[in-house]
Amino acid sequence: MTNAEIARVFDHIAIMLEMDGGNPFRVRAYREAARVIEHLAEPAASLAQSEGRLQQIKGIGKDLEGKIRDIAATGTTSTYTELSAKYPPSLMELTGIQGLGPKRVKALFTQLGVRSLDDLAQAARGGKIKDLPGFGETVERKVLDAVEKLAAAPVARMLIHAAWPVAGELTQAIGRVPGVEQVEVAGSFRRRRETIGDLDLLVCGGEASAVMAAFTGHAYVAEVLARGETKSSVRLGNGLQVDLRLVPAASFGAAMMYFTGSKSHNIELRKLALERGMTLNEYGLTTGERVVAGRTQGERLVAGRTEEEVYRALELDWIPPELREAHDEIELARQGGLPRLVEESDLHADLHMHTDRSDGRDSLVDMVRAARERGYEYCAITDHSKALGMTRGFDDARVEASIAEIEAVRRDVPGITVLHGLEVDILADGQLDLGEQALAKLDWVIVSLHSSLAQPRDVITARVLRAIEHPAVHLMGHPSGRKIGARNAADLDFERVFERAAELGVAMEINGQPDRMDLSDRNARLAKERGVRFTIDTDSHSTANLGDYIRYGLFQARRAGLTREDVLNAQPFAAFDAWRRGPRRRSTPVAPATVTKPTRRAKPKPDNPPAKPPKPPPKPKSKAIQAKPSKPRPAKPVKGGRR
DNA sequence: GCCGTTTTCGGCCCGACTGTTTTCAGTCG
Repeated sequence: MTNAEIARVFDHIAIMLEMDGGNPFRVRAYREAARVIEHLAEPAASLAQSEGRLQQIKGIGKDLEGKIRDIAATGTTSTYTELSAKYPPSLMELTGIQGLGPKRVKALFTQLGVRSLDDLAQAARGGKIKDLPGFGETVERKVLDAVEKLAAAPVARMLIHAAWPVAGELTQAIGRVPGVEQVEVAGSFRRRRETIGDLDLLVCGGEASAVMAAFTGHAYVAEVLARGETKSSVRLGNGLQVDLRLVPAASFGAAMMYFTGSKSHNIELRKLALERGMTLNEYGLTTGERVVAGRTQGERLVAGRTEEEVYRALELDWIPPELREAHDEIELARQGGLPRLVEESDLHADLHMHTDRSDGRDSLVDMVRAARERGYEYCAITDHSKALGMTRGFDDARVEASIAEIEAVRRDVPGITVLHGLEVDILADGQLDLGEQALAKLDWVIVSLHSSLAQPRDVITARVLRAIEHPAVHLMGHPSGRKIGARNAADLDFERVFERAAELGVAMEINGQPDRMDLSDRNARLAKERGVRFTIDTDSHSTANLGDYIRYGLFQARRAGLTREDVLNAQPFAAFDAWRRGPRRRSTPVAPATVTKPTRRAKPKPDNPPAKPPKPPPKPKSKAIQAKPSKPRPAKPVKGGRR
């Protein structure tokens, strides 16, 4: 049983309890436990084996630990079995429809016998829904609409990479409305999650009607879901839901915090506010007496204009959005111990780049030039090894021939140190896909899993451990092998792999390819705890990837709480090279290139994205969207439902 | 069902929008 599967059972219990009119706080306990389990770095099923271990996790008590153990062992638990007898599991998907929550689904089920999407569509078409108490014609029409849309394109989360240019365009368009002072994207986008369920825009200034008109009338918008004075919601042509809120300047910081989330982070903050006799909501942090009828009197705004102001009033340091997941960031902020997260300007190198010598699009010299233009002090060229036949991967002889090619590019592109590397396949038995002599000639050896990813846990773990034991190995590339929405991570015992990698001095990669973003934030966090060091790479197959993909690697690293010190390619070459060569490795020295400029990385070019999180996204990179604001093409959805 | 400048109970985060109602429940974030 994976964590996601266990979380799903808890989510379903929460929904069924709500249908059953259960205690709302009990419902919430199941929901929160589901979130906690989903975000665990280790399998809950393993933790459940030692009594009391899960109870150390906030949100999981004795009872839920027992239920997790049941689910891990049998796939279910008594509460779930009993509730399922009353409410068929097929009802769960109905609660995913916009406007249908547990209460309405229950009414549909008990009064009309609706059990499935088909039943629902039939009832709506037959005009039966509108007569139910609390429903009406509008609800019926919206339900039918939603069901038909769902049949056409299931609700899904979108890669942050796909949402990036859309966010940029919408931000710009609304920013052009007269009087608008600020437009920011909040939500999971600002927390830089790898996938996002929707976009949350916050706007300050401007005439409400003009802002809402610019928003709901934008060429990307396919459907207006709601339109009010301070809030509107739309669905774009690509299926993405976007919410916009207009907030007063005095509340902008509080609103940014509120809508950036995460939900659990906000709950922690509100509790902190209450402990100090204050109230925190999207309008600000206030003190004062509450009076009847929802109206408050004698309230005094303590803070709200900026996020810094609100955090300070709660006696906390400002917390970078990437960390706002209610792990330990609030405690760290209280103690002044938040990490200084790695930034784009910290990076001195990209250590995973392909060329047209294997499956890349651009030449060796172009790739090196592009790395130099980004201001990098050094880089590694890492084409594939022969096991990946379709990529024209290198065999031993090709590695030998490559030595002269690397020497040539070092002469042709001065000012950047070029490491002669290779991305060597880890064969099914854990052997490396290259001979000893060839390995010894390389400056930089990445080992990666590209095939037989479905091996059982013990087999693939032993395979990876064998591979990283090899003294030539520096780095494990995209360690889990996952492709978001397309392929699961290998069933590795990451804890063992990370512990051994830390002992051996083998680094783990955070790969910035948008559908990999691998290691995940959770695994990177676990790896850091075990003492592993990292690289943040693009795995570029073209010069364009170098500037684009690094963003997503950085997002993941920042969400994991990594600092410059954790990241090898955030070190100047001398420090990096010292790590590269020892102590157990036999790597030969690489002469650094003559550097005519300071060793600190040059400023990113102006068209690069801002490294600091509070800034709005940069101009859209997609030429298609920049050229004409037509409706965006449907982005490839990824699994996971909305959240 | 969890949690506790806590200990076996009492409290648990908050507001906007919608539609159906005529003051509010349900849903959503």
